[in-house]
Amino acid sequence: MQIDSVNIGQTASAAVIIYEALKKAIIEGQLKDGEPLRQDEIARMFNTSRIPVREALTMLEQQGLVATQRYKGAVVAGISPDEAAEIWDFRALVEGRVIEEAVPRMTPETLAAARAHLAAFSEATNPVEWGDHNRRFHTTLYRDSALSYHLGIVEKTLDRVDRYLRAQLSLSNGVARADAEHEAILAACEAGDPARAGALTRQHILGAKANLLDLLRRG
Amino acid sequence: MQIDSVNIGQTASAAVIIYEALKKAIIEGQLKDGEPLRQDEIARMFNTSRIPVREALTMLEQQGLVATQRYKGAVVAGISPDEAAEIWDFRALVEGRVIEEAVPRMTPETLAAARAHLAAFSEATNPVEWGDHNRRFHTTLYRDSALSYHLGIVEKTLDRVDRYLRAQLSLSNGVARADAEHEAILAACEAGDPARAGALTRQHILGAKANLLDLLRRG
DNA sequence: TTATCGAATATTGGATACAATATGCAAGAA
DNA sequence: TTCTTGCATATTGTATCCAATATTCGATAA
Repeated sequence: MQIDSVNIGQTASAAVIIYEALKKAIIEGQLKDGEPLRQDEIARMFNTSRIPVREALTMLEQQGLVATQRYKGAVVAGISPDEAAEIWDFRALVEGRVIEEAVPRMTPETLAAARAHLAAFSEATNPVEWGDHNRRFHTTLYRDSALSYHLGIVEKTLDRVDRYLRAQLSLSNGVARADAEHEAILAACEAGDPARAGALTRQHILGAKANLLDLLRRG
Repeated sequence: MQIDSVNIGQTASAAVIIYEALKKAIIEGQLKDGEPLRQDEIARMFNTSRIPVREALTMLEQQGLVATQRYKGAVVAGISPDEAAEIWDFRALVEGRVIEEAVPRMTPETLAAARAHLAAFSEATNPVEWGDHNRRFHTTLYRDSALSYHLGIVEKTLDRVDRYLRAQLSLSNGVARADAEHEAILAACEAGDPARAGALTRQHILGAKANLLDLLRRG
């Protein structure tokens, strides 16, 4: 048959739609740390019953994006400076390794896509855009590693700290510095030097960690 | 007040009880790969409605232990040889790093506990016991790293591959070899040598990977 | 006043009922 | 026969309703 078909079995259920919307709102910081998520209120917003809302909250809890107490409900889960520090260390470890695997397999299309995100990043003017292009730049470079388990963990980890990443970028000269470091990482990828790409990625993440901790501890 | 209190707010909901029971059954291999998990059947087994069963299945899906298709239901999620290989690489990366952080902080109590698991491991006589003591031996050694995010990821990863780990141990001389390697790792910890403990842990995991891949590829 | 108790309200957890979809099977057409 | 089609059944997704618990707020007593 010659029909553009969509696999209806994989269309989203109400629970998944709600999950993705809430996740986006949390990640983008529209819902603040500690803010309660009332089932009834969310159900009304999406014009459903509370059942799919509860499933969505269950998913978010598994991802560590909300914290739930029995009979008390769910709140947006924040992150302590210690946790943040540890997560940045974890990122350096895993993302450094992933990019090392990716560089030897990297296609010209991937490099072009990364360069486009890099350009968009430096032209962006607000935190959400910075965060978005920053993240896409990095994950694009990881893609060709074809390490699906690693990539899944990286995405979940980034979801968890996206808000704080954006805050760090918004610091004075956060964007300028990231921009320069991105350029160096991309150059290493283009040069086909996995070790250098890995080392620069680790440095980039650990530098951001120091920057962020400064921010978190002061305010 | 001087009363032994339990925080009732943290007692398990029906969904959590069902989740843990199903997780245990999947991890221990009582539920085979691809086996369908019928909501109705599970609900009858636990004498509840399907609502908490669905929450439990949602949690398991987030952990990657079951795969769900809309209107078709959930099945126990297996793992391909490629995925297994990648997950063992991931384990080597993360667990190697974690033990390096743990060794300088390791207490005598931890070392004693690890040694007890090691003894129990070599005396065990069936796959479930091997798997159990093996896992506890390793996670005990990781504990003092106090890297809670890393540890959470490690536990989830181990949950995901526990079945295959056990299969690998059950291979001819799998236990004997693991036993010798565990002894060496523990010795490095007792000697307070993080780099050696890390290197041995990585070797241990990557050796098991080769062993397992052989098993998976042959059938 | 201030602390404590209790009822009223709000909110979550779970059961039941209904709707949407998948699956299996029988009947008919090629 | 073998393939298709439509119906009956099975299963999942969601709505509605009830139960269990938390929270708020006013009344009362010290």
